[in-house]
Amino acid sequence: MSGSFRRAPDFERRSDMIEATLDCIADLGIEATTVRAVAARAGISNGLIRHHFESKSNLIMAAYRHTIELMIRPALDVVALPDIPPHERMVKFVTACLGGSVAEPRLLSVWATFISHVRLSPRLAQEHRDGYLTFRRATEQIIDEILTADGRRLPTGELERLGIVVNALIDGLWLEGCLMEDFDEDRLIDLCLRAIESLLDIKLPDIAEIGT
Amino acid sequence: MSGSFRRAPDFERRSDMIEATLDCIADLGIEATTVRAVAARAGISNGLIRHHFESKSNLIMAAYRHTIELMIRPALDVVALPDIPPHERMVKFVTACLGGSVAEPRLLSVWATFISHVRLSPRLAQEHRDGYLTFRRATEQIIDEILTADGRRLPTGELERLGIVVNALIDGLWLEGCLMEDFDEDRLIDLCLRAIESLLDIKLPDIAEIGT
DNA sequence: CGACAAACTGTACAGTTGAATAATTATTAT
DNA sequence: ATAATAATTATTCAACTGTACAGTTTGTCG
Repeated sequence: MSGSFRRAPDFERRSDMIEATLDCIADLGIEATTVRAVAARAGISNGLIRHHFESKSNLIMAAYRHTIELMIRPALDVVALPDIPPHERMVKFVTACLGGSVAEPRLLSVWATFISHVRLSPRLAQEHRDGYLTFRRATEQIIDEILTADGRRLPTGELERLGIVVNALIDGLWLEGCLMEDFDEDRLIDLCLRAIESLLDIKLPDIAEIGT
Repeated sequence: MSGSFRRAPDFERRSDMIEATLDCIADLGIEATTVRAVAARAGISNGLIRHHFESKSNLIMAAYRHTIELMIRPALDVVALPDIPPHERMVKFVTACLGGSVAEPRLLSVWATFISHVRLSPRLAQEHRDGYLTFRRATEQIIDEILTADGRRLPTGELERLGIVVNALIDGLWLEGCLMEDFDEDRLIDLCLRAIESLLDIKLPDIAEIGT
């Protein structure tokens, strides 16, 4: 009666389970994301989950870490690009934040699920805080580069202020874009860039002028 | 063995249950928000919930409608204020969006829980969409009043664009403010107002200059 | 080959879930 | 007072939950 199975490398199995977990959260909601539902979606038996993750909550936490990674990785990659004009970097940064896989409603569902639990789990709260601050510092860094290139200097505290504001703008537009599917992705990015031009009093290059 | 009880008016009982539901969602998470947990928090027996709400999902939906109301009511009240200078209205509007009970982390937890389910329930999605559009139109209206008072006219589509952007800014700052408790509420409001000044190229009155 | 470690399955268990229902109680109308 | 009404409780039920664990299968190393 016992079907045959395949022994997968540890990392691969864990990845599969994490993916299946995110699938369940997005498609069924966290309240229906049971060990059995995840196992079924990953094509494994339920017992295997506790073999790789000591408990269900460990699996959920691992899934959250993976989600943060999915969300900020594209943007952080832009920050790490070497030898690129600062204004152009900002355009790519915004594009990475509001476009591609980051902008999918699926991801928003998962993100919202975790955000709703930040108050309940100190571990989750810390994980979120780290991600948020990393992101904000990245934003500040790009802003600083741009203003320096333009030969401008900011009063103390102004850079932080602009970082917070630009960050909020990006977050807000990301939310709206994910929730209202009729928003065109390119339009959203253009909207964001023009707003940033106003906020920082700068001129950014057109998206068309920039290569991939 | 049966304890004595009080017969409450229908509306009062329903309100109690809805409040208890929001308490549970915020303090325990939606996955632990069971009929029994809600009943215990409302100080009633579990059977009573199905007597007032036909099913658990009806209760949850009612709780969501109440949450939307909690979130946008203060801001909509500002929009409805008669005989108030447009610039001042904007200041009050932002204050209503980012301050008071709206800015409490509890509310964010509940909001995030519902947002995470928008993809799963067309009813929920419609409810959200209505609330969002109402909110954005309110924002647009105030912006329009301000620019008109300043004797400026916008090209077609620009008002919508500014509405989306200002809305996103408010949403993003609300998020950050709720999640990072060390953000001072007044500072957040000031930050938002200064950003709106840049975005709309206007001058807003100081908060100090305005009465309650 | 053969044996050994561990990845993997399937089932069992105690506790919990939403829902249904019978029994009880407070309130209102008469 | 008393009967009628419906709000409320308490219990029951089948289905499901996370976890534990005994047993099966697989790949690897000598």
